[in-house]
Amino acid sequence: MIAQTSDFLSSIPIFHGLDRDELAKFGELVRERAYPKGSVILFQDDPGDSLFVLRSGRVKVVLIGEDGREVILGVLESGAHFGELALIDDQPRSAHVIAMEDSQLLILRREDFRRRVDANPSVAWALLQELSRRLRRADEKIGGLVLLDVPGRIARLLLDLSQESGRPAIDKVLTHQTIAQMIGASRETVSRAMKEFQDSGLILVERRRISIGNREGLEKRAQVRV
Amino acid sequence: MIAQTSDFLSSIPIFHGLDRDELAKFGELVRERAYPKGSVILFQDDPGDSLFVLRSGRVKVVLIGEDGREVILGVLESGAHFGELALIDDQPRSAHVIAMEDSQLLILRREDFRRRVDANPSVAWALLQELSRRLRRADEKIGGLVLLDVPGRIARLLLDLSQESGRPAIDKVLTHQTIAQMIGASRETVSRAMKEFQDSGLILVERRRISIGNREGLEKRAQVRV
DNA sequence: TCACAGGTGTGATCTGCGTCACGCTTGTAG
DNA sequence: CTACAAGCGTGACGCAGATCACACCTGTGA
Repeated sequence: MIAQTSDFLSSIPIFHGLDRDELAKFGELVRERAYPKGSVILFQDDPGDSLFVLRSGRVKVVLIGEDGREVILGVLESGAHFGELALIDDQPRSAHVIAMEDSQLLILRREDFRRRVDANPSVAWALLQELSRRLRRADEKIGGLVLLDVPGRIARLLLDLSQESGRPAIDKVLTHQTIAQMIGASRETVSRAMKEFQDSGLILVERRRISIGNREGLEKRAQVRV
Repeated sequence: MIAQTSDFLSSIPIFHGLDRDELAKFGELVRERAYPKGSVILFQDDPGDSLFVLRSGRVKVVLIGEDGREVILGVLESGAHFGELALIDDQPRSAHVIAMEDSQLLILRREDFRRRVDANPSVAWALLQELSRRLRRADEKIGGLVLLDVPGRIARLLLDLSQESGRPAIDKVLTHQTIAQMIGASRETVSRAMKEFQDSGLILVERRRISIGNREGLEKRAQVRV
């Protein structure tokens, strides 16, 4: 069991630099916990002292307005981790994290994490790379929200997702509602735009699976309209 | 001259952990360069191999759409640094950086920077904290763009800026145009909203200086309208 | 002291998209 | 097989805010 856990950990970039012994130590320090679909794993503004690694399932990172509207900052899948920020800067959680499916999580406490980071600079380096990646994405997202119209943002999202999967298709199953919350639009507008994309052959939708029909065309949509 | 430079560096969080010797070494490694107002310090998509520290002046970090519209991701002042991302992950520059005033910059090359980071873990830690801070800000900005209307975003920006200055006033001189580009709105809409704020006593504008007249009121504006 | 550039104030229009209000489809639990 | 919950498609309507088009104001360099 512990062996399995440390194998899993070793597949995660921020733990790559660790040798067998260290991985084993980590394996002993983590707790494992299940969260049913819909449960809140952590609350925005709470003080945080744990790092989470998603072992199975799917979670969303969201901001929620007082009126209840949700903005999805990210959807994470197996192997992803979250909650590091609070460990790094001792600030409260910056967003809610909610299980979109039944999920299994590994939990690591701040002190254990910090000790390991200090002891192994390559972990710090990997973390820096991960934060850089997220920062770039966040800035791109800001640019998209300001410069692109809704179809443009959808096109960009689809291109991103297909790139992520390495194939001209999107693996994640996303409802229109979810897409809408990811790009800051209403479900109805997303429905209409997706219909448009289908009709013009830019994408193919079959049985809850989306594939890119015409990358060129989509990319054009993802440009600023002049 | 070098002594001055290392004194200046020591005032910057990511260099705090360094002792006199190390600071002196850094002081020798940096080049200093002047950029006139309006000049582009670095271009998005260029490969990057330098870290910049702003010694005097003011710069903006911007994304530019093909139609020429600018989105301002941030305005930096003396003591701020930028360009680390490309040093960390070897990716191209994520945005343009343009001098808003005549500015003096210290430039540090990738290899010099990396060596120092590796040699001194506290630098890595400070960097992690800085990136965390930026990531939180970026996520907040995304939330604001989706959840708030234009007056709300302006109110939030003003509150942020006054917090930054530590006083109920804003030191930075910002044109309506600049504010508009920071919050993703048009100059005209910003003008009208600011007028509104003045008329209702939320802010006081006197001679290119803005101060908060009624924090409570502004904060209310910065909430999601139900 | 003129003139010119950069910034602001304000009206008039136009439009993308949010919101409301449905009805239809599909998966799944009883 | 039935019914109920989730998700999707589509029309109608209204409005926040972009855009266009000026007039005005203030600093500063010739």
